[in-house]
Amino acid sequence: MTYSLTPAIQDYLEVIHDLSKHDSKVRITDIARKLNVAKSSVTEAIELLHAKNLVQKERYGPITLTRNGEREAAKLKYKHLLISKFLRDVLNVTADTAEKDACLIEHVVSVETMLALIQLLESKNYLDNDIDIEEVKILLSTNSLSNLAPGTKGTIKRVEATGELRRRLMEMGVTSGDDIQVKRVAPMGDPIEITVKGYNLTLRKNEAAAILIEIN
Amino acid sequence: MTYSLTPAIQDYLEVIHDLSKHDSKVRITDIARKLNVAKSSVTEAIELLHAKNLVQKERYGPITLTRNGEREAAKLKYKHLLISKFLRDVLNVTADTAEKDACLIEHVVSVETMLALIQLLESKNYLDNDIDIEEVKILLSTNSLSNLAPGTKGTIKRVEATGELRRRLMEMGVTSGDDIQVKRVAPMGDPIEITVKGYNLTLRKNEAAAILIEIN
DNA sequence: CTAATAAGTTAGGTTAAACTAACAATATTA
DNA sequence: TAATATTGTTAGTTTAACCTAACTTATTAG
Ligand SMILES: [Mn+2]
Ligand SMILES: [Mn+2]
Ligand SMILES: [Mn+2]
Ligand SMILES: [Mn+2]
Repeated sequence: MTYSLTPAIQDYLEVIHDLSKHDSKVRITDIARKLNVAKSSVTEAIELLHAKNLVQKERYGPITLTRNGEREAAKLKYKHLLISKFLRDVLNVTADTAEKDACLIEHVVSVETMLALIQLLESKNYLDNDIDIEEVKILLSTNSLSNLAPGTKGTIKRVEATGELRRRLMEMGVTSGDDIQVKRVAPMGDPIEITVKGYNLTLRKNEAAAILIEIN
Repeated sequence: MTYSLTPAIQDYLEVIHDLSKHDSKVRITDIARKLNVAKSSVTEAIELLHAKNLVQKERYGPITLTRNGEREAAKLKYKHLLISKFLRDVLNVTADTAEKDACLIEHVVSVETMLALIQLLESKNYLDNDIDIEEVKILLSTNSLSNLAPGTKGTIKRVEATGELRRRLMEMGVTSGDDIQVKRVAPMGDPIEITVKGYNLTLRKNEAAAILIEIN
């Protein structure tokens, strides 16, 4: 398992996300057409996304994003949208160029720059009111604990769990604001060993998936 | 021959340019250290740059940029500089992040966006007076005729030749403002067949290198 | 002026992301 | 329901960009 997504793979995620807004079932062929690649290339990419737990799919079946895939796709969508908006509204670049540039820059720009860009757009009142920009900031600056590499240090920003799972995590002492370090990750990403408040914990993947970390 | 440079290859060019400012001889080892890659990777990249007529080098000898390599490197240098300046001065991003982001964005940003960015920096008086920004605009929006793909259409922006060569080109009817189309390019990029003012011309590589085209 | 050190090259691999061509499974439609 | 069309997979290649290990050529220091 690698812990970062290449630009090419990110574009697959983005397209799947887009397609699933409109059509109920996302199919290999649709993705191939949208990205202008061969079907076989899509099959391969989907296998990779599946291995990273970003999509769900069985043989010959349709593709759906996992919780994690949804999150990563949403990050990309917002980066794209915000960069494109900046290019159009601040730099006055043509819509077509803005789209193309945004879809390339989104893969290489840092979180720090994205947050600064949001600040600029906010200060000029260029942001639509229908997006919760505070939520977007958190989305962009956090990662699910379930896809962090061993050794990563960070701070718990939020525990996105309810009911039994939330209670269990609270009991273990997993709370917002705590410093955390990923100790070890088993081959398939399950279980994950972490350190919080000096204690060593072992989490299942679904537990880790609910914990949002701000890497530092 | 391919007609575009990948981000990786562009970074090699940029580093060679940088190193040749300070040291008189640019060596494989220096480039390897700067880019954090193995010497053998540099050897390979240099071969590629040589095939594209961007660097000059003989076995075990030092590396120098060709006229064309110099031009491409300068483009990159200015893109880097301007994007980095924007990130620091307009977005107030830290110097370190600005450097890193600039060195990634420079490879994917369009000319249109770069020109718009320059306009923004100009309007805010953020540009140093020691750079001739009008020259930079021309640099960024043109390509040497010697590295355009067959089929490319454009306009002659400038003929950077003096003496005999200039006279010869003028005689053939190659003048600024003319529309041009690249018809055929021989295997090693020499000679190049073009159409200007309805006439078919055949140019040697060194002649074509002096002609700057704005692609349209 | 040799011997050690440094620099550069070559050979052989690996990984990601494409591709084409051939085939298998599923859906559609007559 | 059988034939046809569409969709998805598999196998085998290709290209770019890296790598390590082994080797060759140049440089430098005694
Ligand atoms: Mn993209
Ligand atoms: Mn995009
Ligand atoms: Mn760069
Ligand atoms: Mn750079």
